[in-house]
Amino acid sequence: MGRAPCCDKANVKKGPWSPEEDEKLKDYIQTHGTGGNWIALPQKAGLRRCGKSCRLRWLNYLRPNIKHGEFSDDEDKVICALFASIGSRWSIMAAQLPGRTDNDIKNYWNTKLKKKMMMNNLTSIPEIRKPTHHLQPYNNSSTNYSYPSLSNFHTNAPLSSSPYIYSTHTSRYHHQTLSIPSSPTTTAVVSDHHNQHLAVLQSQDHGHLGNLGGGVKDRSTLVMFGGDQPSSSSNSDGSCQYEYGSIGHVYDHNNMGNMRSDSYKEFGVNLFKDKGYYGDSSLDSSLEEIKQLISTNLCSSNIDNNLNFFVDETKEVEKVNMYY
DNA sequence: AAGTAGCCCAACCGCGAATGG
DNA sequence: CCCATTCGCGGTTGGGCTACT
Repeated sequence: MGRAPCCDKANVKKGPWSPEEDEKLKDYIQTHGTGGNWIALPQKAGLRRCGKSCRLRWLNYLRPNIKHGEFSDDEDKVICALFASIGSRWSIMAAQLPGRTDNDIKNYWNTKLKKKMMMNNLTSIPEIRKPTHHLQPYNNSSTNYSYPSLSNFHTNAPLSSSPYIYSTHTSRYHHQTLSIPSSPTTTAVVSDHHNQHLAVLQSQDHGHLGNLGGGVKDRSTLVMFGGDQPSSSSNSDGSCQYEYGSIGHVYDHNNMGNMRSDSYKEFGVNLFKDKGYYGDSSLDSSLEEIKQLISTNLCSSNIDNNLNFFVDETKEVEKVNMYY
């Protein structure tokens, strides 16, 4: 048995709202308020919509003082700082940005700001640890793709553990073997010889590298490491070595062209997992990294002034009751 | 001009929390 | 305290629009 539906799906309209529906909802709420019951509201307002849908439409679009359009630099900073502090608590962020909705902020973060942060910060990230072994430049003449040489490999693992990264290759695949010291959470930042960020790799524990799989979401994947079941072996010093077998790749975004999903398959990577994606996004898997970057690189500066408000989460924002 | 890929955002979904009987 | 209902949130999806080839 699944969860009971919140409304009669068969008699409820879905999809984009028409101007007429907007008008009805707006009129009704401005006259009667929500009555504290969104489920009953659509019927009263003469709308064939789910209550949740009405609520969303009102909160995200119709209510007064909604601000649409570009986010300002100040808003960017607030969002970044809040993200570093509280993570993806969009509603709390929205409460700190008058006129902005949680949905807006979430969309903005996911489509623009996250990438912006990655680009701005990862190219200038101070070395957490000294770069270690360099990857060999690699050009695979058997394919049309060339691979970048990786010149930086940062990790938060203990320096004394001497992490290293090296590459080998076969006629077709670019193998990556990482040796990551035993550590509860290890983060590795890999960048190419232009200091362009390629991936942030994280291991939750030295036995599992689930977060290492995947590439950048959309279809311009930069880096693809790992398969479903990377092999690993523990070393006597407690470090752990992972080998991504035959399905570890580094793609050069600039040289690979528009490589679509078919091409990925050809490379033997199981990209279409349960959700139809190419596994985890390297951006997605690095949210903690972004948070760390933001807090170390930004929070010490001018945005601190803007942030007296969010620290006490228990006060969680006077919930905007001004909108009925 | 047509087809394809990427971006963006409104809307949906499902879960946990809150509330009330 | 329990259970049913509703709310609110965060993650995800789908489709329209634009840019590119």
